[in-house]
Amino acid sequence: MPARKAAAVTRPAAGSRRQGGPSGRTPWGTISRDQVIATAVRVLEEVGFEQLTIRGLASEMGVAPMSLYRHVRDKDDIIDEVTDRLLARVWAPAADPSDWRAYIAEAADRLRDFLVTEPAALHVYLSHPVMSPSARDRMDAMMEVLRTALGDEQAARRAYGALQTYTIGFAALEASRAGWAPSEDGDELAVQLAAYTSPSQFARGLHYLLAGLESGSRTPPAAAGGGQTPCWRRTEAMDS
Amino acid sequence: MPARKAAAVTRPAAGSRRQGGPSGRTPWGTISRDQVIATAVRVLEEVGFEQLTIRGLASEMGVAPMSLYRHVRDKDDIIDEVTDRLLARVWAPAADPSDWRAYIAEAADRLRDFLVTEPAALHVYLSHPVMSPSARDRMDAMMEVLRTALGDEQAARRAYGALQTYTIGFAALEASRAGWAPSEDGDELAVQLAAYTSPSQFARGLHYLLAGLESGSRTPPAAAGGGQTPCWRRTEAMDS
DNA sequence: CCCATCTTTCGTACAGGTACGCAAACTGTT
DNA sequence: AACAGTTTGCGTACCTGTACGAAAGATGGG
Repeated sequence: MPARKAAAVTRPAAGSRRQGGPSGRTPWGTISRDQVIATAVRVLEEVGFEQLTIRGLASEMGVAPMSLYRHVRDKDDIIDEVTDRLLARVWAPAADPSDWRAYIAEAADRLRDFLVTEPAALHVYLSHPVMSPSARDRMDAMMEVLRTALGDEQAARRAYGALQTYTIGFAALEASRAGWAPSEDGDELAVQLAAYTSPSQFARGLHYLLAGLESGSRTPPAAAGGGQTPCWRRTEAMDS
Repeated sequence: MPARKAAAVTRPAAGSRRQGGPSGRTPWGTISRDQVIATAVRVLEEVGFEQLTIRGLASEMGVAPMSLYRHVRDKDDIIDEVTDRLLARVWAPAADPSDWRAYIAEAADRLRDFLVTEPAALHVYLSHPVMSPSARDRMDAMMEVLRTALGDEQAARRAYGALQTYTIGFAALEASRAGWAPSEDGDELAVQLAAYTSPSQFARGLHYLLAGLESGSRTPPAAAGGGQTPCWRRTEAMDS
C-alpha cells in the first residue's frame, strides 16, 4: 500500500556515476549482493524504512532497478540481510551470564528495543523465523545460559520459545502503538487498556514468565497444559 | 509488495451489472459503506486476503476503483471493518465465566485461532490497538471476569494487557511459521527452536502467565519489575 | 423552471514491486 | 581468433494503492 509519500532520494542520477562505456550500461560487476546490502543499510539509516525503495536504492547505486534482482531475490531478501547486520551490533547483553535472570532479561529487552526502534527488523521477525547469523549467535548464547540454568535441554527449548514469542509479540504491539492518535472519542479507558504496552509492562511480564519457566522446569511438563485443548476446537496432536 | 499474482476476480465486468443510464455511469448511491464492507467480507472468503484488492472489489460491485474512496478512507479502513464482523462471530467463549481460568483461556485461544486463520485480522491487530465494537464487547466480557477473579481493577487491567500482548504476539509468530519451508540446510535444531510455536505451546505459556498474574495480584506491584530497567538503556518513567 | 451548490462517481496519473526476456560482456574451448 | 555458453545489466510492462480534480447527478432557492 504505497500510501506515505517519498520526496527526495529518487533523483534519477544524483550521487551516482554510471561512467561506464558509451553503451550507457553500467560497467560490469558494478553491483554485488554485498554492495546492495551495504547501500541498503546506509540508505535505511538516512531515510528510514518507509522510504527505502528498490528504485531509490538502484538510483543511489547508479543502476537500473531491475539490475538488483540479479543479486537479491526480492526486497524482503534485502531487508532480511540488513536486519542481520543491524542486529549484530546490538544483541549481546552486557550482564554476567552467571546471573542468568539478568542476562536473559537484558537479552530479551535488547531485542525488544531493537525491534521497536527498527521497523524493518520488526517486519522481518513477523514474516518468518529469523535464522540469520547474528540471530543464530544470539540464540546459541541464550540457549547456553538457559541450559545451565534450567538443567534440562527440553526446558531450555521451551523457555527460549516462550521468550521469543513474548518478546517479539510485545515489540509488535509496542511499535504499533507508537505514533497512534487516540482519535477523538473520549473512550480513554478502552484506549488505555488496548494499548497497554510499555517497557515497564514488558519487564513485568518477563518477570512472570521467567518465574513460571523456572518452576515449570521442576514440575512434570504433563501438568503444564492442564486441561487445555478445549472441545470446541478440532483436537491437535500435542507436540513437544 | 505486489508479489503473489492474482488470476481471476479481476474480470472487468463479471457478475456486475452497471445497468445505469446510457452515460455508462453507475446509478447513484449504488455503493454505500455498508455494501463495500459486505462485499469485502464475501470476496475475502472467496479468494483470500492476498487476492483482496481495491480494483477487484470495485469490479465485483460493478463500479470504478476510485469510487470506493468516497465511502472508505483506505484499504485498511475496509479491512478493519471486515475484521470486526468476522470477530463478532467467534470471540465469545462457551465456558462458564465462573471458572475464570477456563473462560479466559478459551477467550485467548479463540482470538489466537482467529488471528492465525485470518491473515487480514492479524494485519489489523498488528497495525493498531483494535477498538471495534466486537473487540469492545470481548474486552468488556473479559474485564468483567478478570475484575471479579483478581479483585483489583488495576490488576485486572494489567492482566488484560498481558493477555492481549501474549495472545497477539503468539498468533503473529504462529501465523508466520505456517507455510514456511525449512529451506535446505539440515540445521533442524535451530529451525525447530526458532519456530517453537504451536497451540500447545500457547496453552503452556498461557498457563504460566495466568499463574503469574494471580500471584502478582496478591504481591505488592512494586516487586514486579524487580531490578529491571537496565543501566544500558536510557531510563524511562515507570508507568503502570 | 433555471441556476448555484453539494454529493457522488470516476478518468487520469503516479509511485512502488517485480515477471519476462533481450542483449551486452565475460569465460572457456578449439 | 572464432564460437559457444554463461553471467549480468536492464527495457518493457503489468499489478497494486491512491492523490487530484473534473464531470454527472441530486437538491434547493429564486
